[in-house]
Order: sequence, then C-alpha cells, then structure tokens
Amino acid sequence: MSDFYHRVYAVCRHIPEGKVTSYGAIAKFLGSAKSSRLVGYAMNKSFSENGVPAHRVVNRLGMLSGKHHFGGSTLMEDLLYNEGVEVLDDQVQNFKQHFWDPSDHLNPGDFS
DNA sequence: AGCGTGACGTATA
DNA sequence: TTATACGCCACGC
Repeated sequence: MSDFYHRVYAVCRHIPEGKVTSYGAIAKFLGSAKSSRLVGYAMNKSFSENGVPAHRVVNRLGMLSGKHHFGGSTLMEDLLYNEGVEVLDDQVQNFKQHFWDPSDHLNPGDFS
C-alpha cells in the first residue's frame, strides 16, 4: 500500500463508473503533483493487476492518450462509452461533467 | 548505484 | 494559436 504504483491502482479502483479522472489529479492526490508521468507509467503496468479500470484515466484534456496501449483498437472508447461516457475523436465529451477528482471523494489518509 | 524511460503538465517561442 | 522544450520522479535494468 505504500508503493506508489499500488496507491495509483487503489485510487483507480475507486473511480466510479461513468466517471474519469486525470493523471495529474491522481498524482496530486497522492502527494506527488509533479509525478503525473509516473501515474501513466503505473497504468501501463496495471495491466498485470486486476480491477484497475485504466480506461477511466485520461490526461487533463480528457484525451484518450492511452488508447494506443489498449491494443490500438477502440476498446478504451468502447469501455467508456459503455459506462455512459461520450467519446469522440479520442476525446471525452463533456469532460468537465464526467471528471471525478480523487481529492473530492477520497481520504488521502486511506492511502498513506 | 547510475541511467534511460514515460498513458503528463507547464512554460516558452 | 500551434509547436517544441524541458522538468518531474518512481521504476526497472
């Protein structure tokens, strides 16, 4: 639980369906605001983990920057769309509306 | 123990 | 406004 990766996974698992968040938001929530890249890096590794909805994590623009890592198919879009998130041209529509900020719903102490 | 890496984010030109 | 540059830092080799 003290591992950065593990904390990232934990936060991701808490993302509700139909919601998305950003790498930066997660990084900030974990206390390493400048380690947003690590979050993405961690997501990559998350494929070996179970229950980590990596498709609900996009960059701060709501862009599916990681879809290429989902096999290059529309899998990521499909997953999101299936949860009620509109996706067009690799971008989440109404991103602000679907955005879910960890720091607004989770207690940082639970991840210490 | 040092070096390269990256699904980001922000600052400049 | 679009394009490029660079800082960031945990992880794996």
